[in-house]
Amino acid sequence: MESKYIDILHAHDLKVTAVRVHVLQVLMNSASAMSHQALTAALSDENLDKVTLYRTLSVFTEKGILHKIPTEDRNWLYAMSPEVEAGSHAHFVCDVCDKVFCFPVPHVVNPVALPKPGFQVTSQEILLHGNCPTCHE
Amino acid sequence: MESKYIDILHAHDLKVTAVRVHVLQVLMNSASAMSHQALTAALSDENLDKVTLYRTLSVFTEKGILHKIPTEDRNWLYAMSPEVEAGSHAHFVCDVCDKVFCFPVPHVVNPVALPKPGFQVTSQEILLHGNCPTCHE
DNA sequence: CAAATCAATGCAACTGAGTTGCAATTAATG
DNA sequence: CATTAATTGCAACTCAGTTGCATTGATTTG
Repeated sequence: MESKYIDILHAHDLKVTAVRVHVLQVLMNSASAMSHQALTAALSDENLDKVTLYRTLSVFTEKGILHKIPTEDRNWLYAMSPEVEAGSHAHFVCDVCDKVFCFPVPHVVNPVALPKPGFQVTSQEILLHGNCPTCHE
Repeated sequence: MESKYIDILHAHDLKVTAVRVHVLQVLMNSASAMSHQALTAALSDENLDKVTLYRTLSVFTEKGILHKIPTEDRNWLYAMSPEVEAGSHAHFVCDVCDKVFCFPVPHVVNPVALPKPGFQVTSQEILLHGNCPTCHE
């Protein structure tokens, strides 16, 4: 029994456990980034300890499988890391439903803003606000 | 006795109190954005209650005097709002000292990235990483 | 396949940033 | 100055996230 979830875990020297596979399953099938709370809800069938989920997310983040996005209201959203680290990585926040979506940005994007002299820019992140397809009015 | 701090408070229908003036003083003279913790340290001389500072920051933010910036390590930094809301507003995070600096970005900046169709972009934020002048190597 | 090993899990107790309620204080106003 | 309404400070609380530890379970090896 081989799945892409198990492959990912193997590739990062992580033991294959039910919790880890399910977390990957949920996140890889989610269009938007998810919070600890949202993941708890999505995994409510199994009786999953909150600590285990915290530790799972933190291990995945350390290994680079996930990246975490700090939000306005001071918690974290988790999303799969872009496989190819080509160019920048943009986040889109829907102002209606507050969901966060990730976009690989074509490397074409030129350094957006060069601040005052003395500041050396090594990377840039882009945060877009607006309406997601579901919340189009 | 008229100062620019008092003017700002008047302009936003806020009573002039020692705490508020001092918070404005510290933030307007700081090159980088500051956390609640950093402000507490900077204002340590007066015996300032943490709740009062939380409330001061929150009132200032609601009034638009300050804006708050969520950071990687999940707390908030506060900085004066750009007076003129012309164009975007960029944040520069120093990867060495973790300080955050604000830059008004000339409105010229064209929509950086247009994601998949169906997503309607209304505004964009830009986050730059690199070395600040002090941490140049 | 069974035993050994070491990491992952679950539980309970803890931590600490941020909040709430309320009484005491203080700024604005006439 | 006296009045009024907002601000402050204190104490108690909340709750997301963490820590310690005993138990469980996945992997490895013979």
